[in-house]
Amino acid sequence: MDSALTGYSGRRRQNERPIEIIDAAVELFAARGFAATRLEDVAEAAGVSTAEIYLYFDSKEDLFFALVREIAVGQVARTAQLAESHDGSSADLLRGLVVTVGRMMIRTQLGAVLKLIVAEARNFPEVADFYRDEVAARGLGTITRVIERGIERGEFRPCDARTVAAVTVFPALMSGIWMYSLGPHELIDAEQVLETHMDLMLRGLAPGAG
Amino acid sequence: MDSALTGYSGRRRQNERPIEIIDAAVELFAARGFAATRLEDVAEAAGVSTAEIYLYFDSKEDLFFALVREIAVGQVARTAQLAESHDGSSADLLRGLVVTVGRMMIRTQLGAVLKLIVAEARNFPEVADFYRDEVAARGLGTITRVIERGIERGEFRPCDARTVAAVTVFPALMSGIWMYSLGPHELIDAEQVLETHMDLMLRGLAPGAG
Amino acid sequence: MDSALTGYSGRRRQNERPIEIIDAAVELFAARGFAATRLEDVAEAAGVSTAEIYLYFDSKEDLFFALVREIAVGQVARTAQLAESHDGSSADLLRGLVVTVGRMMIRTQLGAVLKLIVAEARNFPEVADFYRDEVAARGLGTITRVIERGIERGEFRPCDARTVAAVTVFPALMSGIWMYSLGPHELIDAEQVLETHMDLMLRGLAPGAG
Amino acid sequence: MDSALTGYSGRRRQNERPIEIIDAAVELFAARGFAATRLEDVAEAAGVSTAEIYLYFDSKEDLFFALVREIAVGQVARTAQLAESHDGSSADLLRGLVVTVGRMMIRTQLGAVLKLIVAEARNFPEVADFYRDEVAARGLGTITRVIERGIERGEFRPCDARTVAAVTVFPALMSGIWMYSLGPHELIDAEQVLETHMDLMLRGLAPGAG
DNA sequence: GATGAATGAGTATTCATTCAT
DNA sequence: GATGAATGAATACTCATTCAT
Repeated sequence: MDSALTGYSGRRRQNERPIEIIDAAVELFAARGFAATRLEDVAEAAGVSTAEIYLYFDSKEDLFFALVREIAVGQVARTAQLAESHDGSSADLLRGLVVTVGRMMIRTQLGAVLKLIVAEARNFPEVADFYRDEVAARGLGTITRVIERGIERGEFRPCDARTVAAVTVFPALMSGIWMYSLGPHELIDAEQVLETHMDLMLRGLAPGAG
Repeated sequence: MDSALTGYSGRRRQNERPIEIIDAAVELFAARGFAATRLEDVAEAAGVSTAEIYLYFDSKEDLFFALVREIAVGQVARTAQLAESHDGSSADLLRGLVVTVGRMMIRTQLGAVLKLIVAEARNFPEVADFYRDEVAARGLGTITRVIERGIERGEFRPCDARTVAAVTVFPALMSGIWMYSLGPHELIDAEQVLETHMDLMLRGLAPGAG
Repeated sequence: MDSALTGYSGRRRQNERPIEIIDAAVELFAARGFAATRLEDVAEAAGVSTAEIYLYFDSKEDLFFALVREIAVGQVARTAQLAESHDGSSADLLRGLVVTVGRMMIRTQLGAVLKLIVAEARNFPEVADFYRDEVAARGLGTITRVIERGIERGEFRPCDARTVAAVTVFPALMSGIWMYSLGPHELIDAEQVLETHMDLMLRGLAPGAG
Repeated sequence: MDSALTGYSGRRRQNERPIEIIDAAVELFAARGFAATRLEDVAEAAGVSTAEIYLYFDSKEDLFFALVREIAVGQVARTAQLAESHDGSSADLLRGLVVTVGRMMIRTQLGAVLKLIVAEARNFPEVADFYRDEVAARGLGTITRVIERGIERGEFRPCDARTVAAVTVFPALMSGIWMYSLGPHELIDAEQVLETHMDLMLRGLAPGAG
């Protein structure tokens, strides 16, 4: 996994093909799982021959690793960007951050990818490690810093920032997974859940007579 | 899915073997996914021959359905039981309920099963439907009623009970999935996350000047 | 095959069960072929448990041999009986004999058995040998003698009796096989074919100016 | 059965492999029966890997259907060709036709195929229907027309042409089946049987004082 | 650089056969 | 004597992977 999850592996990226293959693979791996997805289907979805996949990736597993890395890098960058481009109250920042992440989870591939990581983590420990360290930890770190800032400014009551950060994002993550797997359903309105969650959370965080 | 997910399928349950097979299958299916699990490994883990599995289940898929059903029924029953055997304040009841569910998610097979359902939902829509209707909806219903009771008694501020119920349990579910897939790690202390979540949640729900 | 195709194998025949099993097996083996027939189906058709078959027969193959022997013995006896119980003209005798055999082929299990023997002959050379020697040769011998008698009496023109015997019965055999496998159909009226065959045959055999 | 027994199935025939596989399959299926033949053996006999069979045929059953179709088409074409390329007396034509078919039955794969069809007809009704309609009916039609011509020309005595056609070919078919399954043996000289059959038959058909 | 053709290594499923009860 | 339970051995079919062209 070394070459696939860390650093660039020389070959890849010479043209657009690898990207197209990865895009097709994300969809299919996420929907069906790694083992249940046939490379032939990935190839068809990407509009290439099965053999061509092997021009860019050493194996099915290598494609999987490359895919995780590709997605993860983008995701982390986007989240950090979100946090920095703001200067309002910590509450507004936090709400904006989580609601945005939540919406991306629900509406974009993020839910699919998270579901894929979760589904394959036990089969590919390196992927779990990579994702936890490179994506989860960084994302959580970003949220944590926002909360710490809020505490410092007296906007939030004192608390364990990292734990609260987890509490803050878990519903967004769960919403993404839920929507992707069990699907949209009258049972739950994911966006409303996230809004309500932030309402209660921020009220709970507010300094006060509590 | 009729016979496997609903109603009893006649065979099965004559002796302990089916249970043992299901137990083994839950572990392996959850850890590796349905497609990546070899029936031979299930058999070995259950201490039977591969062929014997077919004495009790029509196919690998049938085993999967039976397993979901078996687990789900138990889970629903346990949760409802928890809610009824209590008469303290609604806050205590809610906290007890969620923390208990959360702990089960983290410590027992429940996290594994939820992860399995999530992972295979797109491959087996019947399973997704079954789980959503028979397990998720009922569990959510139980929580919803507790919150409604709290609102009626003036213990909670008025809100959309069902949405709040979802907000309440999502971190517990996510913790289960997280612990099962990405594993215990210094990054997150799941139990502490749940405690903190309930603290903030209940403070946010408390009626007051807000 | 020794014990099954020749002589009695001690065990069998103690009660009616073996007969019932054989009857069921003939039907199924003939219809589906030896390999494609499951012993479980034979057992069910015979109203016994699968394991019970092994009380009377050593193996599936042994059942097959026993079955062939049982049927063959009856068939030979019946044919010889037919030939002896007659004292009219050789033409009438021959016609009666062939038409009777033909009808049995078409209407009773004989077609099924012949089809079964034909189908399995290459898989079980002993069966082919046994059937050729014990059934075919004897049956052909019976017909041959009738023709020889006709020649001696001046009722038939001189010819190679054995070859003519074969010519005489082949359509009857083919009719049986045809009806059993390709089934009754407007294409061919088997009984009429046999009648016409005997008409032409006897006219061809008649001594005369030819 | 649509694609396999009727019409061309798109794939197949791009190179020689499918033909070689079919040739190998005919031999083995005919000798052992469909169920008793392992695809691995077919592959070995054809000099390919088992998996390659699946490049050209969807399943073992599909291979069987394709094989029947391939053989049948050839057989029908050859028989019709025989009948047309003749202008002698109807008796000579009929004799030539039947003896030629008979020899092919005895000496080529035709006996094997007929035996195979007979053996598997009950397991594959579509095959039986196809063979009856596309091969048997056409072949019988060809013979029937020859006899009708003979009757019109006054070479044969009036009779039911179709029934006589069946009478005419049945020994040839039975000879083929017999030789293929019970094998050549002193008991019967198949060629002599066919010659004698035609002698008697034609004498019986001859118009005259009879 | 692309790919059709080819296959080794697997896996779910079946079934004749055994044997403890 | 009868049989339900159990399984070893087989076999159709799949798919990631290779490679000659």
